[in-house]
Amino acid sequence: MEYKFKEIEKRWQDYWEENKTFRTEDDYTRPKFYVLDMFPYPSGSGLHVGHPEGYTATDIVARYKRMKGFNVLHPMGWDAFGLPAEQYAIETGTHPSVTTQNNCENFRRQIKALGLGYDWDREVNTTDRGYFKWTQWIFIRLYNTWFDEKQQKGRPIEELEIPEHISKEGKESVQNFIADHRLAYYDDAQVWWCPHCRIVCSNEEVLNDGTHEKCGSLVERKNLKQWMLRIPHYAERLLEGLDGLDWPEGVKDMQRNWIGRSTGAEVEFQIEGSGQSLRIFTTRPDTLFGATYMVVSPEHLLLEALTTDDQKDQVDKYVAQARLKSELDRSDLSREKTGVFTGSYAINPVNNQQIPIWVADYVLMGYGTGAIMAVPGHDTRDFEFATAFSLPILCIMNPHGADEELRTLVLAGKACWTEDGTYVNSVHAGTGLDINNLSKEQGIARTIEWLQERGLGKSAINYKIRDWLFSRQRYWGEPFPVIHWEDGEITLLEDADLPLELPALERYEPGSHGESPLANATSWLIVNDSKGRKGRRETNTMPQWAGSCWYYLRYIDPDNDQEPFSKIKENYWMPVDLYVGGAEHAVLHLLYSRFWHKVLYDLGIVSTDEPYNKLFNQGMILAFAYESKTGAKVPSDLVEERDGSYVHTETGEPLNQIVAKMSKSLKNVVNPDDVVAIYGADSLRLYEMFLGPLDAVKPWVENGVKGVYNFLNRVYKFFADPTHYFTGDEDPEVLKSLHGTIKKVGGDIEALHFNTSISQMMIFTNLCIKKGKVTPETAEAFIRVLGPFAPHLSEEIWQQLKNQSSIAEASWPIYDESFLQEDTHEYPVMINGKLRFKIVLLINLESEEIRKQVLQHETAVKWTGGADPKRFIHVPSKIINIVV
RNA sequence: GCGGAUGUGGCGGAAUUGGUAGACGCGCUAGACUUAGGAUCUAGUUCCUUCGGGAGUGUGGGUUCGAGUCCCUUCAUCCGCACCA
Repeated sequence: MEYKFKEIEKRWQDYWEENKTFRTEDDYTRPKFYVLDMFPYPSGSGLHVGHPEGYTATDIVARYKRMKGFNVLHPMGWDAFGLPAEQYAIETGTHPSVTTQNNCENFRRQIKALGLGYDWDREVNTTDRGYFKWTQWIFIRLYNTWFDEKQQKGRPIEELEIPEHISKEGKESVQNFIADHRLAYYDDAQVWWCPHCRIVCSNEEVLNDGTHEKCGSLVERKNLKQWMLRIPHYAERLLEGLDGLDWPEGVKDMQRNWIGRSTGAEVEFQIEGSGQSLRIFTTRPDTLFGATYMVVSPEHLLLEALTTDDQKDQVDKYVAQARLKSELDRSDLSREKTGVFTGSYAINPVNNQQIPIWVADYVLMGYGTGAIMAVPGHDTRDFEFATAFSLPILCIMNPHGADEELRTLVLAGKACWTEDGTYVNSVHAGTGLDINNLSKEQGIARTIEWLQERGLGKSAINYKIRDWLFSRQRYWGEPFPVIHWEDGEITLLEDADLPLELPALERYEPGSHGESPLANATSWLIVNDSKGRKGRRETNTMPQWAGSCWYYLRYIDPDNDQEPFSKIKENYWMPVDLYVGGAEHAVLHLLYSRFWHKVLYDLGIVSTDEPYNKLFNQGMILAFAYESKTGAKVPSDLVEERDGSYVHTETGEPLNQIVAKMSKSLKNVVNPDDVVAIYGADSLRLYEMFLGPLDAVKPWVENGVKGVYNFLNRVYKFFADPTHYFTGDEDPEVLKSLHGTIKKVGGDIEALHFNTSISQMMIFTNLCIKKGKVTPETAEAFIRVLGPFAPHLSEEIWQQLKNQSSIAEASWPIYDESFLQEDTHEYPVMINGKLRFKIVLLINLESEEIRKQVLQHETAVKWTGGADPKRFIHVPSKIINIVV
């Protein structure tokens, strides 16, 4: 009765493949459940143990839901455009599609070896012409859509009303006006350029220290013509949509933070001695009385006009330095404030005070208006700057809750107070504004009202999110269905001309100055229209995010060549009920695809406003690593264990065991293929789930696999052996445990608590082994519960129990609550809050009778001395507590 | 600095509404079976103990008959964002 997992797993994987056990039909009469994994980039190194974690979790849910009668969609595919294949092509000349195909095959083989029940007839690949045709089709939709602010809705570009003064100016103005409203537009953009990869990076791909996240080189600023998507138009919708989603709070917050909404006001400051004004954004218009100077960013358009002749040299020098700094010293963390006086003054509208205008790089051009009013009394950055350059500091807020020493300093303008307080110095007879004695909310409201009455400002909302840079100077991506004509006109291909495929190339190197390799494909590149006009195809390609923005929709109808997906099918399957993947996509992929989805929704192409109903992030799987006392990392193959501590094999130096990310340099990477070879796929699946809560970060412990392997062995040896069966009435204890297990495991799967459901199955198995014999009915029910977790082993035993069809098609057993009810309960009895003894009592006993029986117990008498206790607490079916 | 999360045995981790802290597994200890075992099975395993008990869920306090769970305080670790006006 040996557990031959290799044989068993091979047999059932072949069976599933031949019988298409996991094929999903579009049966609209049944309730649907769409469970989705974040599809992988098929890298050359294959799966790591992190992949099967999420995949196993969704597989268990999918199998369980199927057994519960749902029509389940559980597909897999490949996010296959991307740099590594292109890099490999540059090095070897191998076409990326060849590399991609090989990698996909390897991934598919590995995934099938884990017994994951995907419907392979629905496999998608973002690099297939039948797939990216529709990615291009969606791009055309984005191009032909504008966002109606009033309706908060994307609308077809034909419905955009052209204002009269624009149409009067002629065709070109009209075209420009339309272009300014399209969700996709082509324009000069200052972009991040990675000189190493020779590629443009999106803001999201540049790390804090100014390096490219992919290669670690410092990026540079560069001006290039680029495709951009106006995602900020959807900021409000993307923000609102989050509220109704069953997502981890952390992910929602990250998205909110990324969108970065803040409310406040825009205020115009007149520049003294010029007709111009300087506009600023502030979240605290109520602190206008405390604005003692202004600052513009070094890139501000008005800077030149503001700079007086006297200050020109200094300002020019500063701006040049700032530019250099933004390219080289971004990692410089010493945040000392620098800046230069422009020579100009503005008038503070609330008190007609003359205040100096400075230029400083702590003001960012990319946020708000690129200019600020500085309130050094109540803003730490402004305070720092004012102190450094001896600018006046005015307190307008008497601090709440500050000690007297601090209060005195704040009132004297010698310390900064950023919390709430009572307004002081916030009235001016000349301008008529008085907010003294108002609350913060009233102060803000009153000031905005005052500004609006005088046309000096208005309430405003600002977002951090910026237009999405949507093109890359790369070969291995979706080509844009775009032609740039010699007269400057831009046209998009007709739907009927899609897909636009990539040309064959000899060489895949990008140009050194931002030219895509596609620029070398002359015969592909140049086009002529019927009138002989010459045009050039767009040579940029779309970023890798494009394909993953909508893949969940293609699974619904993967072979459709008439439309991206059928409307009826989409209506049935959407939204995704459960989406599982890593937290690294918390912002980018999830925000981008929500954006696309909302546009498609506005255009009536999809039926839901949001794509993913419930999102779950699996925690990363780490591994043990070793470091010396100095913190130097030591590869695992140079470590040995002696008497419970770890030492360096060569030097004998004592080492500490730490937990770290798996990495080649630490030699602690676990390959799922190796685990499958030693313990089998069911053991790997079970261990990945038993390791800990799905969302927790947890280390891989080799010995733990043995634990679950042992469990499966015990299951096999017990349930696959007919001598362990008897016919007749099942032991009540087994029956109770079985029904408890069915209930517990079902509930745990719904809650994604797989670790505790495995514990429960272990408890049940241990009981059965202890009892020695069970009925076949008990075995059948238990094996169905185990099925989603260890499908190969379960199929094997299921078949031995004389079942003809796959266990995947069996129904989930129904538990009977009556087996779970007890007529007696073993009460823990606590005396003064400490457990002293236990007593078995009938559940339906009168409370007087319970009191009597408990107090008669010898241990109770010992503590009470026979006297009546002060209190006697009886919680039915829970606990008894006696206070003496 | 801001936001999110997490602190429980030697280790991974359990503990619906406050109600037996340490389930389940690893490891360890002892025993059985074995030529042998890093196989399998059985028993034990939070710590201290004068064997009556006592202490115990990062720290300190509070509410309660009763707190890992609720409230306040504080420390540590991880993740994300960060000169965002």
